[in-house]
Amino acid sequence: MFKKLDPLLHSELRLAVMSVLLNLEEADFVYLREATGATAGNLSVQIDKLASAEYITVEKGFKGKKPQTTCRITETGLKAFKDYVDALKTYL
Amino acid sequence: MFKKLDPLLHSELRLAVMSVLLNLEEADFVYLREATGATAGNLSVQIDKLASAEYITVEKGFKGKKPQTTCRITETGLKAFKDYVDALKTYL
DNA sequence: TAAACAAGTTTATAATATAAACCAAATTTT
DNA sequence: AAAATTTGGTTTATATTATAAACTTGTTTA
Repeated sequence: MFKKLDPLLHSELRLAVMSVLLNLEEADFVYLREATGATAGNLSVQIDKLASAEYITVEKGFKGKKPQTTCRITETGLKAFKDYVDALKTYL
Repeated sequence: MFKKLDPLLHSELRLAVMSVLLNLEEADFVYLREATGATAGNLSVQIDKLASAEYITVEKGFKGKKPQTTCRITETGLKAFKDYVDALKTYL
């Protein structure tokens, strides 16, 4: 009947992050913060969770002298997102 | 950009309950428990929350000698569900 | 009549989300 | 050039949530 919703994606902010990365394939921390309207603290935590599950990769470098964290979606993340959407459809 | 997701609906079990009631306009506790696969305790709590928000009505009666709890979706609930779906679309 | 069952509810616990507080380096202000 | 502010985050504390386990009340069944 109802498919299980991946709890990692069934979260407003993590879903938003994935959604941005789905369309962009690369976005840095500041961009994600502005695009989602999240606080930096919250975003930091949720990025970590997505990275731990390997739904995204996180690359830390510098842009000039400022630190820059770049995120990209992985194949695993893409599949999880698609599965999540499929599961959601059973509810809508 | 991303619309806010109503936290009352952004919950696997509550969404499932609303989904059932959307198609049925009336379902009792046992039916909901079986349709959603939830435990009775969890279902009881989530039904209360939906009822407190007046997304559903709850009517307690008896079927023969057994208690029977009948749930129906309200107009408010219907609107909230539609809004939730609209909001979700901004993420997908 | 005692044990098992049905239909829920209440309570305890674990997990989650989120903001507030913090940190280090760079930049700007005085 | 010191002090204050800003930038780009991270860590920690707290409040909320979800969920299962335990419990209750009444009913069958053995």
